[in-house]
This record gives sequence, structure tokens and C-alpha cells, in this order.
Amino acid sequence: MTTTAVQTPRGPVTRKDVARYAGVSTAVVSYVVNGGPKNVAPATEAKVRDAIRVLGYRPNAAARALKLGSSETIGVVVPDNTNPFFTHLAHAVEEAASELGYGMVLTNSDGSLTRERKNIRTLAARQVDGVFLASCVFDPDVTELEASEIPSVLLNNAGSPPGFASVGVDLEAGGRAAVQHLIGHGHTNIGLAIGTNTGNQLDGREVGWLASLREAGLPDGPMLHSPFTRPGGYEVGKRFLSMANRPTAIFASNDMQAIGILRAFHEAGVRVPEDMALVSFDGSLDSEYSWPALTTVAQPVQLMAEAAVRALVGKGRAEEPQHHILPTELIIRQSCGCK
Amino acid sequence: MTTTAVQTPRGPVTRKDVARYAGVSTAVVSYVVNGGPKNVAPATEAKVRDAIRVLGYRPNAAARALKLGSSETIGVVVPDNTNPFFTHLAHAVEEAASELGYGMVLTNSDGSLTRERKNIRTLAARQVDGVFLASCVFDPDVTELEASEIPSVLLNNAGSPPGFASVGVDLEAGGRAAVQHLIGHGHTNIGLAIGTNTGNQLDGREVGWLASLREAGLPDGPMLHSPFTRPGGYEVGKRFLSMANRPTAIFASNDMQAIGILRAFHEAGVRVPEDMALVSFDGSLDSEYSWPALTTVAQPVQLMAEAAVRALVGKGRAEEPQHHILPTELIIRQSCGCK
DNA sequence: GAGCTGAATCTACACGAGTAGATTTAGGAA
DNA sequence: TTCCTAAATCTACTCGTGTAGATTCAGCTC
Repeated sequence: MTTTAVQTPRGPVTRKDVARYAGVSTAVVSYVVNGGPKNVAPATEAKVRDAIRVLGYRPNAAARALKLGSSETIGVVVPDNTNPFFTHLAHAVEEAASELGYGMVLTNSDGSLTRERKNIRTLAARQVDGVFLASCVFDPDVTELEASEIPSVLLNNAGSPPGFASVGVDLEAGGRAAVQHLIGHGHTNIGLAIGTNTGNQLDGREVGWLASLREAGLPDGPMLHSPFTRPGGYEVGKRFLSMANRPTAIFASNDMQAIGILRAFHEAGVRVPEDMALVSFDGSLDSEYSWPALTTVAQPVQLMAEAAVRALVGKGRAEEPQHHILPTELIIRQSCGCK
Repeated sequence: MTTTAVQTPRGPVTRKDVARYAGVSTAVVSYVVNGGPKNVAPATEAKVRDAIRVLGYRPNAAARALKLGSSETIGVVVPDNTNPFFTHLAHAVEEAASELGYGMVLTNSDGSLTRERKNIRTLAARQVDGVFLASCVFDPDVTELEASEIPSVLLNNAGSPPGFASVGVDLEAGGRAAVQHLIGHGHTNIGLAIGTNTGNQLDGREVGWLASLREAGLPDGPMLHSPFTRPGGYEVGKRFLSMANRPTAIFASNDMQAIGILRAFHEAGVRVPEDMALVSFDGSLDSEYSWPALTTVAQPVQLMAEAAVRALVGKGRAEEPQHHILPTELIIRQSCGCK
């Protein structure tokens, strides 16, 4: 009754404390906590569970990660977590990952390639089991990812750097759907608000826009660049209005731009869709609650997240990386001119 | 030239590999990487840095966290990362934390107390150095936090569970500012759209609303509950319109509700602010880009994040937990009736 | 050259968990 | 009773890092 007395351990409770309290070895505690790899007698298990409860034991994830070489976590890098599309995407990824017992670490690169690289480094150091990279640009710098040897999936990407799995959307088809719909409304001068991506690749939305116009025998409309933000769209909206050859319809390449454009039009007393039609891209909740509600090319966020998670956990390293190009869906609301 | 030959190590590169390549002991590598605690000769340091670069060595954060008992990470729990207020807050926290060399893990409890608890557990297991809890309710269940013994700060909270540091906003004063402004516009029947929080505490915005009305000698206006979401606001907006004693102004307790309400009004052809004035709460970017732009009681997101981070890293455990109640600011735009 | 000093470097252990392989134990058959 | 077997449990090593304390060594003084 002297040396066997159990003391309340100071500081964090470890497996050792539990073992001492339950009167077993540390291995047994581990077997109970992880349900294996060896059996434990029911009576012993009860004692251990009791000790865990009484002492408030929580396994140390860092030690676990060290031993197993896996943190059961996936890291996500997005260019702008203020953009509801990425918020939504991150949310869907968290959902899909948690389904498989993985946690998620979300980092934000604020449109900066430097921070994007830094975020990847941080995630790699944290021993995440996978990285989802939604880059600021179309052809991201993947050297950091390659060096880390962590399985990765490029989100929001059409498979540009080879050797990496990717999940994206058919931007060109989406662009065509939007512009063809506007052409169907009788518009002949259709402008494009496109992003300021710093990569070398062409934005598929621009390709789809131009192709649709030419196929219909229409002249190329005006194109303006702006960041994918509300203020960016606002500026672009004002510039469209002041053009000599002002378009009668605009395809905005994301919802945030469109909402900024909408504001510029409201302020100028330009009615949407009567004086100016507008179709946007993303299908975020914001597009549904703007006034007028935006007709928009919706990205299948849920499916993208699920495909991404599957591409990561489903594959052995030797297999070929998969490329998923998912279809978009044109959601008709008011801003295009439909009743 | 036989056993001393340096091989390219298979798998992840460890400190040992670097030491072997550079021809030094592992301790020296550590001294170089961490800049201490002992000095290293410049020539040796150069050799080590070279080896690190050539081999692509990245310190294992899990091992580091295990040894140091700190992951240099703070965990954040928010009730809804779709809500721009929380997105913005999380972003500001990330910013402030990264300033001090800390990373951030963001988790989302989707309005569920069960998930909120689960998220706290996960963060605790991950050895985060601190937790910021923005709970779904006013009086959160902190037993999980207490058990974890991790320093924590309650965000968006007025200090209700004692013993915890907290950072919040003066909801009552904010509510008064909004309602008094509407009274100043001559309104005498002012409704309130308030949240459906499941806690036991009264929402300060409700208190401020009611107090302002009574102090002005006005009758209590109608009050409706809804989730802090756009669809929730939309439903509430329709119900306000169908009331026998329809109010002429509404104070919405967050921007999302207000945007939903705006949509209900637009659909019904009710003009804002001419037929119905509206003031909301939060001051998110969404409130600036709605139509009409929302007059709103802005929360000082930046300051809240900084105060929270300071409350966490600045304090020794023994000190009294700090309570920060920050002031709000009424931002005048169009929805209230001001030009 | 002996003795000393301090800088530079190395050796060796700890952190908490997972688990292979060794050891103990209970129960049954002969 | 004595063996044998399988289940239960324990011992002991490992993961990669930080760092205290031991060790080496060059440079200097007398």
C-alpha cells in the first residue's frame, strides 16, 4: 500500500499513466485504444476503459503521427477563402474527408504564389497524408509538392502539370453554355469579364466565349480583366458601361465579379436584364440571393470534393494519376432575361 | 570508399541523412536548423545547409511537436464557415497567428453542438497550443476544453462561462445604435429578426432593440426567429410582410438574414428603404455589395482576432482570464433610408 | 612542451505511441 | 500429475527531433 499507491499524474495523461492505473502494461492500453492488433480479455478491457475515463486520457496525435508516419489529415490550399466558391469547396472536402476518418487543415494563400508555396511547405512539414491544391494560377508550381512526395490532387484544374491527379470542371463547355444562352436571347454584342490569372494557360471560359461568338457569326465582344472579387467586378462593370461600343450582355467568369458588376449597373441606373443581361460562373449561394438572381454556370462542388478525396485515398502510388473533368450546369434565374 | 559512400536515402529524408551527408553529428544539424542552442562554426554550417538543400530535408513536424509538446498551431472552431462573418474572422485569426509563427487549423461545426464537441476533441488530440471557440450558442459546453487543459479563448462571446478568456462585441450597444438610428428616421413600428440560438442566455441584440423602443416610448415591435442564414432570412422576410401590423423597419441580427429578407422584399415589390427600412449586423463585405447596400452594425473583426491571439499567447496560465468586449460601429449606407 | 581555456562537436537519452517477439497463464487431454 | 496449446499479456525496440552533458581539439601562456 506504499509504492503501489496511484497518484494523480501531473500534466498531460499518457498511456503509461493509464497502464499504471489499470494495472496492465502499456501495450494493452494501446490494443484497447486501437482495437488491435492483438486481443484483450473483456475484463481487462473494462479496467482499461475505466482508467481512460477516470484519468481523461487522450492519445497524443503527434506521437501517433510520428510512429505511423501519417497524421490522418489532409491539407487544403485555396487562393481566397473569402470567395464563397472556395469556402463551399473546402466545406465539401472537409465533409468527404471526415467520412473517411480524416481531418482537414485549411490554408489560404490570398492570391499570392509565395504564400501558396509556403502553405504547401507548412502542410508537408505537418505530415499531412495528402494535399489538395487549388492554385492561384492554371499551371501551378508543383516542385514543392513533388519534393514533399505527398500524394496530391490539383483542384480546380484541368490536368495541366502532368504527373498529378486533378479535378476540375469543363470551363470551355461552361463558357459556351453561358454565351450560347445569351445568344439565344438575341444578344449580338456580348462582353467577357475574365480573371487576372498569372499563369501561362488560357482560361477555358475565354475560349468557350470566343468560340461561341464566332460559331454564331458574331463579332468578338469586348473583354476586360479583373481579380475574381466584388470590388474587381465593380470596376469592370463601370468600364463596360463607359465603352463606346457598349455590350448588351456580359458573361462574368465568377459570381463575385458578377455581384460587383451588378452593383455598378445598379448605381448607374442600368436595369438587369432589360438594359444589360448578365450570366456568371460558379453557382455559389451568393448568386441565388443577389438582385436580380444570377443566371450562372454552376460547378458541381460536392462531386469535385468527392472525386478529389477518392483520387487521394483510393490510389496506390504506382497507379496513373487520374484526371477528372466534371460537367457544369447552367442554372437559369433572372439576370439573363428569362422570366 | 566502400562503407563511407553516401547513398541517396530511400523515403523521407531525416536529420540523420543530412548529418551523414554533411559528415557531422545529428546534433549539429539540429543546431543549424533551429539556430541554437549552441553555436556552429560557419564552415560547418555551410556544409549542413548544403546537405539540407541537396537532399531536400524537411524537419518532421510531428516529431518536433512530440518533443516540444507544442505544435505551434492554434485550432479554431466556428459554427458555420459559409457565413462570411466567420470566414472573415477565421482569416483575420490566421493572419494574426501567422504573425507570431503559428499555423491555424480551422474546423466547422455546422451549427451542431455534437460536432462542436467532436471538433474540440480532435484539436486537443492534435496538440494544438490553443483553441478559439466560436460556439453555436451563447453558453457553450466547455467541459471538453477544461478537460483538455489547452488555453482557450471564447470568440463571439461576452464572457458567459467564467474561467475562460473571451472576446466579443457589445451586442446590446450595437442593437441600440441600430434601432435608435431607425427611430431617428421616424419609424415607430420596428421589427426584429433574431437568431435561433439554443443556449439559455438572452441575445444582447434583442435586449438593445427592446430597450431602445421602450426608452423612446414606442410599443414593442414584432420579433421573429430564424437561423443566421440567407434562406432563414428569406422566410422571416415573407412572414414580416404578411403581418397584420406590418412593421415599417426591421433590425436584422446578422447580414445573412438581412440579405434573405432583402430578397423576400424584392420579390414582393416592396421597396427598400422607401417602403421598408432595414439595418443589419456584422458588417461583412456582403452587406456592402447587396442592393440596396445595407446599413449595418459592423463588428471589428480585425481587432477581435488580434485580441484573441494576444489573450492566448500573452498569458501565463495563472493569470486571470481576460474578457474583451469590443465596440461596434454603425456603418450608414442606403437600406436605412439615409441618402 | 605542459597546462589551460573555451569553442566546436558528439554521444546518449527523452518525448508518447505502435507492435513484433518473448513470456506468462489457464485449461484441457493423457 | 505432466504436457501441450492457445490466449493474454509484457518487454523492448522504433519513429525523428531537441538538447544536456561529455568529449575533442586548437590556440595560447608560461
